[in-house]
Order: sequence, then structure tokens, then C-alpha cells
Amino acid sequence: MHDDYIVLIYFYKMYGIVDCNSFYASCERAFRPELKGKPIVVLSNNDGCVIARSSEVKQFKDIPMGAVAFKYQQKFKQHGVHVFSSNYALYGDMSSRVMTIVNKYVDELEPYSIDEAFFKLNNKTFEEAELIGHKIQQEILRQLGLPVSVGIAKSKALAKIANNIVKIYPVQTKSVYCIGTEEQRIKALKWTNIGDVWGIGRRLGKQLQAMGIYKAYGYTLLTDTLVRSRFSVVGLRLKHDLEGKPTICLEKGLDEDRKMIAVTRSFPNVLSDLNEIEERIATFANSAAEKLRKQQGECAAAYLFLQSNRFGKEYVKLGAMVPFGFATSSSITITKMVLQKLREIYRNDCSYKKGGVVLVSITNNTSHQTRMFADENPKHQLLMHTMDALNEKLGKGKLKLANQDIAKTWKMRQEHLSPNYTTKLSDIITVNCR
DNA sequence: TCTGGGGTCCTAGGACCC
DNA sequence: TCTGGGGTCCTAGGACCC
Repeated sequence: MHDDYIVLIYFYKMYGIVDCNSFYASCERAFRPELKGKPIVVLSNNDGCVIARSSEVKQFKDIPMGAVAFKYQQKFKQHGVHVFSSNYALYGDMSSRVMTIVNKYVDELEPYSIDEAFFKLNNKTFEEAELIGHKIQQEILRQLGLPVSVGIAKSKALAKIANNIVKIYPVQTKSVYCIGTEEQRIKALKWTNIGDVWGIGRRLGKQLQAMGIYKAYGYTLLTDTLVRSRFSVVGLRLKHDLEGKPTICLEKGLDEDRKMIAVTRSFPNVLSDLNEIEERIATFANSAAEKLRKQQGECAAAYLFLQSNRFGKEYVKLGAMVPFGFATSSSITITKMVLQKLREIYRNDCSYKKGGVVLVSITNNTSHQTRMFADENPKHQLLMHTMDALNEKLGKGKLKLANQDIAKTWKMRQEHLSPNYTTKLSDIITVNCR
């Protein structure tokens, strides 16, 4: 007999996720170093409710996510919380910088939301993967000042769980955790509450608990047939993913063309005057059409809606589909059709708190169908092109349609807005090196 | 005075067709 | 009692995500 050893090294395709901790709050802090260790919240549009909390705020336990700002003024004061209005120009720019860094280290990237991205690593050992995770984490912290958590495993759903483990044990994991072995997988699944599994929301969580399943592990013990029949193919894919058989694939992510484009807003005050509402809806329609043209799209219909205050006595919801009869991307056509429908459904016996325009039936304009009866002036395309180019050059909203808010009377409530440190020349920070 | 916004996918069921 | 069968396309609504 020879004394030969066979050394087995496993190379896997691995999935990971990078998730920025308290992203909006961290972006604000990145440019205000004196806020290190201080509690921060970021508010939604119109300074309505809390949509991001720094870890310090989470520890207070008495300012929940979604807390209505005006009801929590006292609590903010009591804890010395620093309050910010949301600054999407800043967060969007920081997000793309994060994506750029992650992309340097991985084989495939799927930006999943503004503050997180899935990635794939081909033919790596778990040790190598973990090392890459640390490099990503360290570079983002050093270059952007943003703390992130990295989870790595054999599937997306498991990577999400690894990420949750980092969130709970940031120090022990040094911000990166890898579910590598089968023992680690089972331990992690037994630790994870069923409702915390990616893809199991409130409804399904309740159903599963009623079946006596409280942990992710219990879900993986159900039979495929049962899962398929009760939770559809979506539930089945999730089960396989949790078993370590990667089933939920990486997608192209945010770069992909939207299948639906929505622009909806709550109004700072209720509106009941048709003229005012027309102006709002026209602005929404125009901005949706702008997004549509950005992705070289056309749409054949829109959905229009108006809602009264949903916390009021009588909650009124009006809505209607607006079929165009052909595909278009012209702001003029879309706005005209939507406003026409608005006048049909508008009721003057109530006041509205929120409205929106959703573009649907979106196709790519390369496959444009020539139509028998042209309902649109062919000059629109050229005009839109020019309008977009000018707005790009001069700044957003410089050129508007005549039915939009020319006098700029309408304004979002943003009492705690931070400067656009990274996207506006006049807001760039000056550093005194003396 | 005040309560966010924007997406995806799947299924069931109806309309319609041969 | 019972009414053909099989297919496609579309839409509304429900579930989920951040």
C-alpha cells in the first residue's frame, strides 16, 4: 500500500449579499463625522414617518420603523436624535459608488435595492469567498465611510440568512459570515425564525406558524408536494434554496427595464380643487413618461388614482385604467389622456391626500408597432428628445409642459434636508488642511 | 397642521378561439 | 344528474421585497 493522500478541495459557485447598515442614516453620517455614535433617523417624503434608524436609535426600542414623525417629536428630543429629511440624490449617488466597489471583486452582480446587492463567485472555496467578503466590506468602509454586512452561502436565500447573522453578531463575525458547511446551514436554519426568512412575509409566516412551523429549518422538512400546493412554485423555489440547492437565480437587477413605472405622492395638504389636482397629476404623468423614455420604452396604458386621507373618517379611492390604443412615450399624449380620464372620475365632494400615475403595458420602442391610424403627431418624438436633452443639461425640471406647476407653488415638506454633498458642486465639503 | 414610495412574480378566472 | 375539450391571452388581486 502506498501512503498516498487524496486531498479534496471543494470549489463552489457561491452567492453573497452586501447590505449597507442603516443605509440612509449612514449616508448622512458619512458627511457629518461628528455624528459618529449619535442617534440618527431619516424621514420619508413630506417628513412623514421614520424610514431609517441608526443602530443607536434601534437600541432605544421606543422609536419603531414607520413611526409618525409629528407624534415622536418629544422622543426625538428626549434621546437627542438627529433628524434628517430623505435626500435621494445623495443616497442614489452613494449607492452607485457601493455597487462599483462590489463589482470589482465579484463575477456577477445584481443590484437588488438601493442599499443591497447580490453577487456570485465562481469556483471559490469558502475560505476564499470569505476573504473577498472582508475586502469588499473594508473597501466600502474606507472609501465611502459606510458600514456594510456581507453574507455568503450556496444560495441567495441562505446568503440572506448569513447576512442576518452578521446583523445580530457584527463584532463576532467582523461583518462577514459564510454558511459553508452542512452543520452551519442546519444551525443557521434552526436559529432563524420563519417570519424572518426572505420571501416569507406576514401572511405566510402566520400560516406556517399555524402549522406548527416556527423556524426556517421546519420549513425545509416539509415535502415538496405540500409546499408546492400550499405556497406555489415561489414557496417551493425558496425551500430548495434553503436546502442549499441554488434555485433562485441572479437577475440583471435594477439595470433591467421596468415593467411598470409609478409616480405617486402624498400631498402635504389635502386638495379638492380640480385645477390643482390636474396640475399634480400632469406632473406625475410627465415624470413617469420621462422615466419611460430613459429606458427606451413605450407604454399602451396608464392607471390613474386619487385617494382621500386613509386615516380619515371616510376613505375614498378613485382609480381608472387609461388605455391609449397605441404605444407612446410622449409626455404630451400621456398627460393629455390621463387628464381626460381624471376629469371623468373626479368627484368634487371629497378632498384628496394622495394621487398617482402608473404606466403599464410597457414595451421596448425598438419593437414599435406601426399603427394604421396614427393618433399622435409624429413631431412629438423629436420634441421629447429635445426636452429630455435640455433637462439633462440644464437640470431636472427646467423644461416643463404648460399644465405643470410653472410657478412652483407646490413643495414637499423637507425641513431637515442635508446638502447634496456628492452631486452638487456648491454643496461639496471644504476641508481645512491647516 | 402632520401618517412614504416603488417595484416583482404568481394564480385564478373570464373571454375568446377552433 | 348529465350540456365537449383544449388551448391562449389578458387582467385583477394577492403575496412578497426594499
